[in-house]
Amino acid sequence: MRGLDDTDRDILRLLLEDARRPYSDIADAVDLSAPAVSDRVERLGEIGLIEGFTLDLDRSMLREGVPVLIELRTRPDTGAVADGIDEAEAVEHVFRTAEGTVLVIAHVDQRNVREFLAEHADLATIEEIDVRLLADSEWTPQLGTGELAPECAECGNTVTTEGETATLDGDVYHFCCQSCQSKFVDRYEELAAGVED
Amino acid sequence: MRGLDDTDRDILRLLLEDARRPYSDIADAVDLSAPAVSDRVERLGEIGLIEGFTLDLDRSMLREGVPVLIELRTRPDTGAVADGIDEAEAVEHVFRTAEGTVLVIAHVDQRNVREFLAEHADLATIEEIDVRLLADSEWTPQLGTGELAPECAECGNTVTTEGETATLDGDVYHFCCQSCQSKFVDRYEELAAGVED
DNA sequence: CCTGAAACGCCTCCGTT
DNA sequence: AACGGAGGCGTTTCAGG
Repeated sequence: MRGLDDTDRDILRLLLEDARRPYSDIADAVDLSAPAVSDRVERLGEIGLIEGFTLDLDRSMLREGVPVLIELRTRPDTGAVADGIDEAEAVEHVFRTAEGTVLVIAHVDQRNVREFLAEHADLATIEEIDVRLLADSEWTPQLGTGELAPECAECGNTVTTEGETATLDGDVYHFCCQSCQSKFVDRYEELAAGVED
Repeated sequence: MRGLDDTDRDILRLLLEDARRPYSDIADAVDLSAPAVSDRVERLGEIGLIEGFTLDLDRSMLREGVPVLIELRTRPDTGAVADGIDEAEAVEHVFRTAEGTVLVIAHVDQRNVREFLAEHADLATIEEIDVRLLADSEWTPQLGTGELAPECAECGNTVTTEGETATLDGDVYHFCCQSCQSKFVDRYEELAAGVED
């Protein structure tokens, strides 16, 4: 495993601006060959930094109900509530704060928020609901000067430049060291063997 | 001007999933030819619905400070404050509610939020600041069954399926009817003539 | 507004350094 | 890791309905 270098960051920045830009153009810009860019983009996808290529839409042009901000205070069951709501259509963002508030950005009929919530979450776990109309929202896709910081799948530590990787059933896992990797893989294989019995 | 039809929505949905998907693949899926898909995508870009092609990144893998939610209550000067903050690096989202609260999702050092704000907004206009750590955030790019709803550049009404379009200095404007269009264009040309004098 | 053919350009696989 | 060439697609332009 390698960290992000300046070339990776340049490639990301260029793709952030236009994800359909030809790799050969990017190659010129970062002084590399097109195959090299292709390889790097693939690697950035494999490690999970690039989750995909998508569109930046002007959602204000789509009238799918009123944009609202829903703020929920839940009993300490936040994760499940947040996940359930994220499944719903018309939901664009779900933010979960450290102290247990869930913020939802969605397009719904404001008078039906309660109904909407009832369909996707257990109302009993929700202590407080606050709904506000959104006047405006901006999204700024950009890249800081950040370093790459995946977590070790075994011990949770930050994986540095010299970590290990394993692919199990198509999923990629990162490890801070060889021992964490073998420990994890052994346990995984034991589990897989158990299923077959 | 045409509204969105089902084919447009299918194309958008496919591109949201993978913006680098070949137009020929999309063409197969929606039963059209590749050039027709290309034309439609271009049109969706021209009317401003597609703002661009971009990446979906796992920002938790980039350590650029701590993800925080900043909530601001401002004197009724919300727009300027929101715009100023959106300029800042490390800011991902700015939401503005109807009643004047600004919500900012950013990666900053939590102890320096005040400093951070001072650099990008006039502190005198901010009455209240609330900062919360973010534990988790989900983004689900999706499309409702929404119709296309641009506004008439002249009167502000919603432009229906039979509106007009004009291109002035490379920018595309939409109008609900011919009279709005000619009114706008005349005024524009008068203005342009004034500048030359 | 669409199709179909054809020209052009882009991506990726491979052998090599 | 990256380059360069070659093959195979993908995109776009153009003529025609």
